[in-house]
Amino acid sequence: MPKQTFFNLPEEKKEKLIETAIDEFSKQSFKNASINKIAENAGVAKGSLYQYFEDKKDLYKHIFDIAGSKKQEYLIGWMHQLQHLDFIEIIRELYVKGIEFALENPKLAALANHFIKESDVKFKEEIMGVGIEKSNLFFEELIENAKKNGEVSKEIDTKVGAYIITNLNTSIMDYTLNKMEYEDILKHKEMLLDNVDKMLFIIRNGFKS
Amino acid sequence: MPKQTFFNLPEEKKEKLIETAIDEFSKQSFKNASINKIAENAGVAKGSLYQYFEDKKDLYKHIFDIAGSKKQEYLIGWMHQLQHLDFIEIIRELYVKGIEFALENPKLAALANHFIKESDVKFKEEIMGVGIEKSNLFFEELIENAKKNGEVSKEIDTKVGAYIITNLNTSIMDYTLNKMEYEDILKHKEMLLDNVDKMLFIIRNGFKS
Amino acid sequence: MPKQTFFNLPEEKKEKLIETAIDEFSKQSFKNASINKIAENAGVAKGSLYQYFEDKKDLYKHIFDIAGSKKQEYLIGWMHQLQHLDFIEIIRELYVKGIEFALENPKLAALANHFIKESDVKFKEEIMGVGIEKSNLFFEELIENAKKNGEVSKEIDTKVGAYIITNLNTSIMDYTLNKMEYEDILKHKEMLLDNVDKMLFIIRNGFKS
Amino acid sequence: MPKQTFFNLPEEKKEKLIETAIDEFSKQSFKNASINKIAENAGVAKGSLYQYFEDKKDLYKHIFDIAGSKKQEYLIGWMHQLQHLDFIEIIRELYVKGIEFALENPKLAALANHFIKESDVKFKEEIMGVGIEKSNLFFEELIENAKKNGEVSKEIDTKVGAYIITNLNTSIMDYTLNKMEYEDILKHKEMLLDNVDKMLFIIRNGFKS
DNA sequence: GATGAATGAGCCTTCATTCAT
DNA sequence: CATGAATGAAGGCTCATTCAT
Repeated sequence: MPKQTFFNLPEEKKEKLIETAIDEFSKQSFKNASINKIAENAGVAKGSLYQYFEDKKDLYKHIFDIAGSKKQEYLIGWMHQLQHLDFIEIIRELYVKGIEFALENPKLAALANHFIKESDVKFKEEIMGVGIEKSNLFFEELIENAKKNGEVSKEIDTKVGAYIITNLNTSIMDYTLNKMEYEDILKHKEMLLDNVDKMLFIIRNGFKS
Repeated sequence: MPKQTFFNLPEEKKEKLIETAIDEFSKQSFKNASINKIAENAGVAKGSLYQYFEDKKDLYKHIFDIAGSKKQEYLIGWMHQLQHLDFIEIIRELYVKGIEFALENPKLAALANHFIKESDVKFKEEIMGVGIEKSNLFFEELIENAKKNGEVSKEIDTKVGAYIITNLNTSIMDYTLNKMEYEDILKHKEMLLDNVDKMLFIIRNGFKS
Repeated sequence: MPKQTFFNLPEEKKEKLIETAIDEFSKQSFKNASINKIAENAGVAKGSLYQYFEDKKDLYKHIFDIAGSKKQEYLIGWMHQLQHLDFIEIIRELYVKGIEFALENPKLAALANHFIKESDVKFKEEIMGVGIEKSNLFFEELIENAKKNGEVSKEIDTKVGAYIITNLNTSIMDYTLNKMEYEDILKHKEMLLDNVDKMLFIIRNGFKS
Repeated sequence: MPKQTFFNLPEEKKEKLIETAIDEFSKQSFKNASINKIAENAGVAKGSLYQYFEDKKDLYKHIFDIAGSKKQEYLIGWMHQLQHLDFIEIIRELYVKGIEFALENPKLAALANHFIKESDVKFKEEIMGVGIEKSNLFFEELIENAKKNGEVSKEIDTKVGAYIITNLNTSIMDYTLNKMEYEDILKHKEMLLDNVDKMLFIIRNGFKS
């Protein structure tokens, strides 16, 4: 958690700093990202960073939380409609929203993508806090409900099903970000959505009873 | 590509060096792996490394190729039996062999896993050379053939299908390696195989016509 | 000397600050002690410290004086009984009181111990002011008187005698503080006193006429 | 232990480096001594130091060992004469040799003096290895023997006696080094020796039977 | 009178690579 | 062909002090 000193900063400076940090952490893994560069690019003395944050990890955690909040914000308006959608539609919406978020916030998405790839499990837990299994839990509940509705076969293993859906989601993000250099975002998005639908076609069959 | 000087080395020295490099690259990402440590642990002069290899990347590429060869070697005896197996069985065998390979060669598997997670696309292409799409191609052909046999629905998009199967494969590797600390490998393997079958149950349904 | 602003502070704040400073200076040498940490732990703005004190040294000096006063306070009630004691008894009491003081005020004792070990002589003089020779003077007078009483041999060099007694005193303090981690303080104290008596046995013989 | 690379260095460079390190460590405690300054003053790249030594502590340990060897070398020629000397004479010789050594090698003596004052006990043990109690043991044996000869009273506690002698020794070193700025070393030495004799007068009485 | 943001030098350590021998 | 000494930039982090508000 940032120190109070950080929150006292003028809005402009705070933003500049966060933006710079997002930039750095979106380009590099946690370990390879450089506090020095962040300080320099943000036009802030190296020592100052340590007045705002405990250490590198603290800064990262904060940036990571921001990314999470932004995504949550992005999803929140849409969450209440879930009840009207069936199993596959929900997943589709999730994948699509994920892509849209990544297209609109490529750096945040890249940041998250880097995080997912970190291999140090303890580090990941430290950063995420409890929430690390939330995503899986969400999908597990989704599948359980769909089983009750008869949308999903009862022969499906819930945990493994959730695992598949989660992994395909991150794969999509990966794919999306790698292709992002294309400037023709619109056409690009169409293509991505097209692939999502093709993927969902398989998933639907895979899970249906 | 290593310089000629490397190939002229006595077998023993070559092996020691490669083993040490594998060890280092299996523990760290490319950037974080340390040439210094490799030289030291291999008992080789730092300067010598640069007489055997152009630079760090060259060494890595060589190590990476070796890992690839080892895996290929591992699969090769089994490849000719493919014709007797149906679509899902082939995939199953591939996943299972992958797990077995990882259990038997954890360092090589970890090395490959680290590579997959590298985010610098250009770097990845540079390392893999053409082969980067080979894996996908294999699965695409597999799917195409299965479509002809009627094992797989013609409505399935081949590329997307291959993409799914590939990604699930790497997910399995990741999962396997993270759980590897368990000492009770046998039980562990059973559990992994169990999950593979549950996963394949979904995939089979997803692809079948 | 603290600035007037410091003395104007509410008692509570003053005490908190001093307590925190004692804590820090008891754990570290002057140079390694951190003004930053003192400010933080005392809940005082860093800038404020510089409004209360000239600089780090000024703060230290004040803390050091306090430690001295506390010890003096500790001894003062006992001082008037000196006349009834003979030479060795006085020294014994001084050693014992020192040990007791250290056991009851371990931080102050540690602080003093750190100070004694400082190697920068100028620094020490600056901190102690005139008082640096007071301790020696006290022992010198003691010896002189004991010489007159016939308790101490006239062949003893007074200054050297005082030097020995002083140094053994600090050695005892050092020893006491290093052993302080033991929780069984009572037994620990017994052992210390036992050693003091063994030491005094030697001293008595050494000085007696 | 320094790395092999250090021992391979040309004699001149090695010496320059060691001399510089001695200089730094004689002026500062271990913690406050600066690797940066050593590198700079020795005209060596910062990185090079780490080719020669594992880390700061490794360098320090080496310097410390050198100081120990030098002192041992200094004493060794004299050690075999011990048998002809009585208890007090041996101690006197030891004190005197210590003073002479300090006068001739003030930096080494200062280095040792700094070490003695380190408060981190684990650090001290790490640096000294087993030898940490050797000095005390030497004096204990000395006392035991003197007891048998009748030179020392059997009522004296051996350990406490050794402790006193050791502590007075370090006190003398401290005193010697602090006065060292005087240029008139000869007169200075006379004065020191005079004090030693006065001190020994007391010790002799203190221990004798 | 109080605040705390800002600073830049300094700390120890690791790094990939070069090059004279 | 092998060696390993040399390098200087970069890494994260701490520090005592200043000064505008």
